[in-house]
Amino acid sequence: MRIKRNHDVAIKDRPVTAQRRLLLDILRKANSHLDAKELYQRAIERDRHISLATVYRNLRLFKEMGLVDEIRLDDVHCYYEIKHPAEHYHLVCTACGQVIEFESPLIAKLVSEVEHNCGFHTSKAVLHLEGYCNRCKNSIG
Amino acid sequence: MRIKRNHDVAIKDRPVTAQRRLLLDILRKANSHLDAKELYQRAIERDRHISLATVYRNLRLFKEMGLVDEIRLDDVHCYYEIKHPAEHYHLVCTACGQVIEFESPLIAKLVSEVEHNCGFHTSKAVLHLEGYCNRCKNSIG
DNA sequence: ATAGGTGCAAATGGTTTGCGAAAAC
DNA sequence: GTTTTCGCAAACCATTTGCACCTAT
Repeated sequence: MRIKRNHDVAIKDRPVTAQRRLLLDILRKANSHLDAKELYQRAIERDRHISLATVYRNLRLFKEMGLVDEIRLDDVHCYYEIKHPAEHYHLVCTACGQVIEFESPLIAKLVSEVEHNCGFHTSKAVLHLEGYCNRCKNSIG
Repeated sequence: MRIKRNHDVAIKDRPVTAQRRLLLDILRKANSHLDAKELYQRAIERDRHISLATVYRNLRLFKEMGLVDEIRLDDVHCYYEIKHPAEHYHLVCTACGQVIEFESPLIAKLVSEVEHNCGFHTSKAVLHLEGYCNRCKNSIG
């Protein structure tokens, strides 16, 4: 592979393979959060021979490089998304499965309060709310 | 089994078995959060024949009955604790593994802010902070 | 008596890994 | 030419399940 694309620079000090370019492209264009299998299924439409192992290996790599965020929204599997410049968290509708992003200055406030009270140094906050989105709340009851 | 103990009442509408009594007793006396395997290992010291399947089945039952809380503090497995009267969340030290409980009125504030802004109805908040506890922060750097 | 629980071993399902072939550098 | 990745199949590990037997009610 010769031609450099937008996100090739993102993969620094590592070989730029067609598979990596493909996976990053799918993640970039996805406006939702994908799990490994979903990513794999979208990938295989463009590259018949890509393997699930490659998807997992590269998701791990992307995560280690800080390119993608890994979020565990349920007990079953992880979801991946291109790292946003702005920190955000998620609402998960347990009725329709919709995932909504949100952010709030209260989170930073909470973290610094806890750090102050407990002498704890926070490197990562795991946070999401489960419940019913506006639509499901009204229709299901 | 005939003799009723403290927590037998907790298991309502379900047979009170020796295994259930044992598991609840271990969970009660544990001052830390146990995963299924740890619980199983403590249980097998008192009942040589208890099986891991029974541990999992009853943890699920206890969870459904609202007797225990299931928390996923890492990607590998879940931890279980007897349900506290007071809502609380956890700090996880990624250096020493220590788990510290905390609570803050900011969490309720955050939830109601999000509900107001997004029209979301929250049934459960998943929250924990990862980082370094006071000791590790100072000793490791 | 009978509904429900238990132990065992096998299955499940997401994720990881060993290995020889292939591609990137 | 050397280093890294890939595809495949097998391994892994937490959790679940089918089944024959046992226990609480």
